[in-house]
Amino acid sequence: MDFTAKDKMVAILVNMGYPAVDALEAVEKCGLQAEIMELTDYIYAAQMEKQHDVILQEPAYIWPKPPHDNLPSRSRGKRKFCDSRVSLPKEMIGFGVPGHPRYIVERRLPKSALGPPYFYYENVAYSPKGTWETMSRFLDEIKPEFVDSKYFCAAARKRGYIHNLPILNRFRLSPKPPCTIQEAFPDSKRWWPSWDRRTQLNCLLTVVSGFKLSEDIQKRLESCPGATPPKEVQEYVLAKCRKRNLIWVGKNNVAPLEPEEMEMILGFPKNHTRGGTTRLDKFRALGNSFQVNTVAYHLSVLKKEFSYGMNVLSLFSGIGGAEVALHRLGIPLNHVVSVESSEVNKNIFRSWWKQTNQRGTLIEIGDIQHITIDMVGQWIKAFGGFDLIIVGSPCNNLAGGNRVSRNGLDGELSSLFYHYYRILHIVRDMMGR
DNA sequence: AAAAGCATGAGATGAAGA
DNA sequence: TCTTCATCTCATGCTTTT
Repeated sequence: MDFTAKDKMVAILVNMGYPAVDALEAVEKCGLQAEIMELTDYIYAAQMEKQHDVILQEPAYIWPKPPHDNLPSRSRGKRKFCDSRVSLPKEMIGFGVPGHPRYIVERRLPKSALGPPYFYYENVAYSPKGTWETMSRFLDEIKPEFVDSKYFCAAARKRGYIHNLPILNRFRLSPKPPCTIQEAFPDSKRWWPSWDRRTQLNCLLTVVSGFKLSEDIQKRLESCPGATPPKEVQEYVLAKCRKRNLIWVGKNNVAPLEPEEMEMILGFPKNHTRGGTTRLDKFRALGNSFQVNTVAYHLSVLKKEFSYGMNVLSLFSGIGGAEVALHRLGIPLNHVVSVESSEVNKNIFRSWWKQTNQRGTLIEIGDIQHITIDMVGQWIKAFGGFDLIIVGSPCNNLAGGNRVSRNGLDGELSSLFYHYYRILHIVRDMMGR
């Protein structure tokens, strides 16, 4: 290499005001044939890139080390399935539901998953492929417990739960809520046609159908001669009723559920969502909520240990399904940190907190992304630690009803799951885990 | 400006059968 | 093992009304 030529070019660049290190790098990368202009461009681009790297590396959060990305283990021979694939059971009864007991001899939890704190995570069962595998991977490889709330109330609600709770000696809330449409809506019996054999409703969603569909159905039925409509009409009406979760409220007249009826089915107190909200807000809040009886059944195992109360970190609290469940179990809420971004939901929850005369302290946080290590440290210092972290992270990008942005766990809202992972590890670290 | 009304399938799964 | 068929889903975004 011609050292003289190289030194000369570096010297020119240094004279132009560029750092010697950058000048040397530029000459070496671009070669001796390069023009001065080309070299200065290179240095400029390299400097910008470095700056960019610095900006990117600035840690907005300190993320815990992600779990090892297990490759699917393939068996020898023709078997193509991988062992890590989560399969959804046909009957979603998890570790057992009332009436369908199923005895688990042993449930193995990895050491890293053992409490305290206990954690309880929930999301929709029918998520895009691979979603539950990823969630499990981030949550100590615990396999989700899939449970359909149709065993606890009059509507289906297929959800997966990843938790480290004990599962023996669960008990359910009393009184037992109505588990069939007929029990839940006795008044509808007199309008219910014999050819509609539904006994339970489908999943309660965040939107309900409008008046137009009911009108259309009524017209079709009334244009039929005779007592019972022909098969085609029956099937058409039934399909609509199933899809839009309609019940019979008059002669040939179907209607969607009212917010108060959804509250009842989901196990909330009457008028829980009353406080100053629009109809749309109520449907959205309820459609996104826990089914209280189901969650309470799982949390019931904590009653003995925490009969004097517990400290709860509640992420994505919504309208407070978790807190309502604990309250109805008779577990006092000593300290609750509730993270919820919707003002409407916060109002509903605060209103419940006052109405039930809670004596514990409530700390409200709007955005989970604003939670820092220092904040968690202050909470733990103030009241000792958390006994339970309870989370139902956004399902918007996972739910089957989303036709626009069902793009999985990395979607805009559903990716907030990773903040739960982040915070869970902060809490564990601070509690000496 | 806010609330309500309304149209918009894909994707996954399981059952049944070829 | 491969089709078909039936079923169901914590929703979004545009339009209309209040």
